[in-house]
This record gives sequence, C-alpha cells and structure tokens, in this order.
Amino acid sequence: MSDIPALTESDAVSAPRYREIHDALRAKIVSGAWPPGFKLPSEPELARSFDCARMTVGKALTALADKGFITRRRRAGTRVNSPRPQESVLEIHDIEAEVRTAGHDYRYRCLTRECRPATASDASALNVPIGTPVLEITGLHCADGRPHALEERLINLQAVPDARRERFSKVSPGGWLLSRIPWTEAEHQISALNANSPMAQRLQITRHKACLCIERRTWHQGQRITYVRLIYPCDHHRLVARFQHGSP
Amino acid sequence: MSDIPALTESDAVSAPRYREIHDALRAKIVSGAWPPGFKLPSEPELARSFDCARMTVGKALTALADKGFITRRRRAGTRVNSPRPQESVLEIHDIEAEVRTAGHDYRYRCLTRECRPATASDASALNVPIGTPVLEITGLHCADGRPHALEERLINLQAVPDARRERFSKVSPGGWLLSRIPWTEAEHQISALNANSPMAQRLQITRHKACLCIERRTWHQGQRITYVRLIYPCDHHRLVARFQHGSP
DNA sequence: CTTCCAGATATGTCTAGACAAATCATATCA
DNA sequence: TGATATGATTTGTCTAGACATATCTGGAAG
Repeated sequence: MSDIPALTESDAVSAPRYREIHDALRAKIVSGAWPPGFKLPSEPELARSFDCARMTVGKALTALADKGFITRRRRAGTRVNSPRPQESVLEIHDIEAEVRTAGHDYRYRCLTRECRPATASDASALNVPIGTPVLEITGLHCADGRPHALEERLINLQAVPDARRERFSKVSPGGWLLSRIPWTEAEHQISALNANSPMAQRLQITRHKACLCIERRTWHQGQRITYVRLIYPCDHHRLVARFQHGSP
Repeated sequence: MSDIPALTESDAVSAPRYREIHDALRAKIVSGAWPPGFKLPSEPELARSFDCARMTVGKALTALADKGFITRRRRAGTRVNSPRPQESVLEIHDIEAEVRTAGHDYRYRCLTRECRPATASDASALNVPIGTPVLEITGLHCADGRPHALEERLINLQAVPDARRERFSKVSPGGWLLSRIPWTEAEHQISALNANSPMAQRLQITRHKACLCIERRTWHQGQRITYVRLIYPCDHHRLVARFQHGSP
C-alpha cells in the first residue's frame, strides 16, 4: 500500500515561493487594484514584505514581465502595462506533415520555376533592392492525388544561393529551405480571397470559390529568406489557435 | 557631443553570460548537432565547461525549456525535444479598438436577439446539454457607417445570467462580456467562406464574395461562456501573426 | 524472479551578498 | 537660464553554497 496522499489541484504540495509571489502580484494587476501605469514597490520592498530574498521576487517579476503584465526599467522601477490585445498561439504546420497526419497520401508537384532579377513587386515582397536575383516557384500540394493547396514562392537567391541548383520538381521548397536554413523570425498574414481563373484551374475548383490565403515571410538573422503565399480552398483548411492566460 | 558609440546588432555591449550560454546551446540544437532525444550534459558539467555558477546555466536552460527546445526532469536530466510545429503569436483585437485605431468611426447595431433553450447545434457550439438556456445575438459592426463585420453569437445564460436583462441594442456583446467576465481560455478557428445571401445583404457585398471567418470559443475557469462567429468581407480584414524564436 | 529499499544523481528552489548599469534628481558652474 | 557633473536609487546579473525533491540504479529480501 502506498502512503502517498491523493493530490488534487487545490492541495498541491505547496507551490514554490516565487510562484506564490507571481500569482499574488498578478492578482493585484488583473483585479484592477494595481491599474495600468501603477508603479510597483521596489524589489527590496517586495522582498521585505514577502519575507524572502530579492532574487526570489526578481524571479516572479521577470516572469510577469515576460508575460507582458509589467515593464521593468532600471532606476525607473516597475510599472503595470496597459492590457494588450488578445493573443493566441497559432500553430502553422508544415503542409506535408499536416496532410500525412490526416492520413492522406502527400505529393508535391512543381508548376513553374524561374530565376530572374527582382521586379518591383518581387522587391517589395522580399524587401530586397530591385534586380537582386530571386527564384520564383509555383507548385501544388496534393492529398491523395487531389489538389490541396497552391504555393507561390519567392526565394532570395542572395541569401540562399544553393536554391539556384535545386529543381524542386518533387521536393517542396518549404521543407528544403527549412532543413537548410532554419528561420529565426516569421510573419504570417491571413486573409480570404476569391479564386481567380488560374487558381481555380490549378486547384480544380470553381472560379470565385472562397480560399484561405496565408502569406509568410521568413527571416534568418535579419535577412529575408523567402516569401510564400499558400492558397487553400475554403473546405480544405482551417487554422486553429488556442490561448490560455492565467495559470502558468 | 555624445561619446556614445553607434551600436549595431553585431557589436552589442556584450550579452549577459546566461544569454551567451542560451544561444550556444540553442545553436547546438537548431543546427542538429544535438538531435531530438539527445541528453544534455548535466548542469554542474555545463557550469564547469562554461566556467560559471550552476544558477547561470540553470537560467539559460530554464529559458530554453520555456521556449520548448528542451525538457528537464529531475534526476532524469535534460533532453532535446522533437521540433514542434511552427507557432506564431496571433493578436486578435477587439473589433471596436481595431476600427477606432484605423481612424474610423465605430458603431454597433443589433440585428436579432433571442433567448431560447439550446437546440442541438447550439449545444454543440457551446458544449452544454440540449435545453440549457442560451441567448443568440446577431449584430453588425460598422466603420464610418459602412458594414465592417457581421457577428453571430451564442451566450451560455447559465454562465452569464445577467445577459438576459441586457438588450445589446447599441453595446456590442463582446465588450460587455469582456468587462464582466474576463476569459481565461480562448480558442479561435479561422477559415474562409463564400458569403451566402443573408450575409451578403447585411454586409452590403455581392453574393459569393470571399469572407474571412473567425470563430471564437471562450472559457472562464473551465466553463464555456460564449461562441461567436465573425464574418469579415475579404477586403476589410487580415490577421497578422509574428513569431520570433531565438533572441528573447 | 519479483518486490522493495537505499543510495546516487540530476534538477528545483532559495539565500545573502556583491558589483554593474541605467536613470532620475539635485546641486553646481558657466 | 541652461548645461553639466554628482549621487542615489532601482533593476540586471552573477556567485557559491545549501537543502528539497524526483527518479534512476542496483542490491537485498522475500
């Protein structure tokens, strides 16, 4: 027989001190007792009032700052932030993984491929000077042989010169790039659009059908790597984002 | 004249030690030198090899664990995680704030309002038993008098009984709820759809026009509060998500 | 062979103190 | 008055050590 008592959330083994402090301070903020702009007591004062070392309150404050509740500045002290817009964590999956986990067969097919000096629109999409060598690729992601998503991509050849030698006929440029140059920064824009004729033809859908459009720009160490536009027919895809604030 | 030297990213004032360690370890991981499942050296070993105190490597490891690169377990040690799907932080703004910050005049108008026992579809949207009292509201968010977004909402009256007495004729239920019951958990689904006739009529757009559809489910302490579907004509809205992994 | 207990080891938390760096407030000088 | 030096305050980082807690390993007991 085990002597370990049953644990419920409410009677956890006693949270660590820094979490107690973190939660106490957060309660002051979310309840409105400490409104935006309010200056918190200094670390030494908090340490005295919580009867612990400064490092311990510091740990709690750092966590609150990481979560965006407060801003800390040397000498100026710590202040409560204005509430930020709702944030959700959006998981943007690799298309191949996404298709395969849904239990379908995945295939990629290249439609067009062209190396050229950047036009004005290429330049603005990649944020490079006009004339910089770029590679434009359009391809189709298929699930069980049926078109799943259309990909239109620009690659900055200055950042990824190897791409010039790759045909991308069967291998999707997304995975190829990811394995070569891990991105450090990404920006996504999500919008809706009506399929135009070439899109509709390639995706085998009717013209004007609503599509989800995901544009992604990727950086590596500040340098723009690639710009990609993915077009999903509306019944093929939806994005899910979840957010939890409070407990952790 | 200021003697402060110009700072470029490359010549920052010398990063704190724990960040150097953090970056060094992350480099091992993202480069693949330490593959998923790899067991890292123990804290004391790392402290020796980086010639610093254990707390300093601990800080770096904690940060890496928070970001999902590694998993740490007592006695079992620290291991590299399998790569997670790309994640982006998606900011989902309050519509009113969004319209106003764009410099437009904002107005909300209620279209329909009905209290009823939950039908089967209400029940699945709110995850409550059939027959639970719910409030259904449809309304229109307008910018400068023109339709901006259509809102279809269900409110769980068991969780928010006060809503029964509120007419919501001019005040948007989103803000009303938010000020009353702060959510602790939210899930968003983003998809595209073609406007059907009633949508098109209410939004004053042509039928079949592509719209961005954002569905949101909100919880408070595990209890489902509300389900809302927002329909934006495609040229009215796009979502932006940013993600940076690495530096912070 | 299985079960159980006792180390050994790795992380988790905490402390008290130290110095560094940023910034605010004040006093001083031109 | 206005610019500048000075000091005080607050956060940022780091250390060396301590004890707590979880978990793995191997050996002893049944």
